[in-house]
Amino acid sequence: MSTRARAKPQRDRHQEIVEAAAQVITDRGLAETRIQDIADRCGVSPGLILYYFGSKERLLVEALTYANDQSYLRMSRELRKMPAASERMDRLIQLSVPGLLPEYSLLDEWALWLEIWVRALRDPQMAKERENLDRRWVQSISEVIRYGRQTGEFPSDAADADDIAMEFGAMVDGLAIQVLLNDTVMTPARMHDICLDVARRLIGYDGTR
Amino acid sequence: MSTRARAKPQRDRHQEIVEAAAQVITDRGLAETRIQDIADRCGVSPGLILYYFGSKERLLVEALTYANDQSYLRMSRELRKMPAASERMDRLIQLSVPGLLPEYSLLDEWALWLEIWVRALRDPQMAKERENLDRRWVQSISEVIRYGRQTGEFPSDAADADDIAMEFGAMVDGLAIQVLLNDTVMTPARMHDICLDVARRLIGYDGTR
DNA sequence: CTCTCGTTTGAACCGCCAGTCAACATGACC
DNA sequence: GGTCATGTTGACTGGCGGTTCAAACGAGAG
Repeated sequence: MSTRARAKPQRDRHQEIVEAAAQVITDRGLAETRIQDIADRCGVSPGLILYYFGSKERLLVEALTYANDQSYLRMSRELRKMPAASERMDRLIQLSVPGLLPEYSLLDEWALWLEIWVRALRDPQMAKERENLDRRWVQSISEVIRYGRQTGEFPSDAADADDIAMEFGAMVDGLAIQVLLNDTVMTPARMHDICLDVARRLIGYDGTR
Repeated sequence: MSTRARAKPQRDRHQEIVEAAAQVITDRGLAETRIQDIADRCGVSPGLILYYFGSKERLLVEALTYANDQSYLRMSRELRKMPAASERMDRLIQLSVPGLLPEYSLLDEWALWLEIWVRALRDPQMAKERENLDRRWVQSISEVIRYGRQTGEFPSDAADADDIAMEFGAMVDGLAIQVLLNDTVMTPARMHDICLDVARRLIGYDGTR
């Protein structure tokens, strides 16, 4: 009974609140997010939010990184199941295009990236966190490349996998912004084509999805 | 004396205020920008701001597009003076890298892009404006490419100039974000190298700056 | 000089919202 | 049942900041 401690919470309030916060931020934007909204979303009083997080700031930062974590882990798990590197690459590209797959709300995830970036502009802690989060995504790309080279699916004569991943990741970011913001020229389909094309050129595989 | 009208303003208040607003947004971020700050910046009372713009919203939107206009026009004028297409391309790339040239505060300009993007997420008017602004920049790139092909500096066998410009522009956006946010790996110098490298590959010129 | 009209001010208004707090609820443990 | 710790509430407040407004200002016209 020493380690009995507090084993009460059938419901993890902390997580509930973070999730609710992420949803509200997605809906209304970071700037328009009020504590009251978050409280409403998980059927709780505003006071409780502060009880758990002390300040709005702390909650928002945690919510942003939490949401990104979730997306990353989901993709990571999914990719690991796929046997072929080209399959992984195809899927990774699909998942990078906002609005391409209707079943996922990728728009939301990209919108949160934007919020993270703006906040990182003036919040050093967020800037550091942003870099960590970004590094992970880029690493996913380079891992797929290396995996494909190991299995012989991709040619090994091309440039360093990390360099390719960084360049490819940057292009994905830039394209995703336009798609996300409803650019009339840069549609999801077009972004998808460009990504496949560039991937082919950089990595030398025959993505065909 | 009919058209005499109001020829009073030695100082164009409207423009003064817009410029002050752009500076404040750059300094403090869109979310933290108060009317009082803008009023202070141009030594005027808060009431006058509302007298000219009716609401904070209208001023902020105008300030964002105004600042972008200025940067674009400055670059546009500068490029037009250069005789060689490769020179233009080199300069265009230099001007795209946040913090590469100390004399320009390119960091500021990129920071304003971020603010524009976030606002465009939920403000259709801003989304439309964003697209116009972006289109201009991409067009600058494709114009340089076409110019180089005309003068024979660049090979003409490569892909469509507009497609290349769009792809290149997207990559610049993605890279610039990382540089702007003080990424430890993606430094200005590195971004510059990557840009030159990709431009060489896509356009087929020998940028050497 | 005076009238007028566009400009400018500064105070006042007002709604909003993060954060505080005292009270209440719940359940574990004795 | 009683006690204590942890959760939870909802009313309150304090300040902030956008907006309004009546008054003042000042330059040009008559």
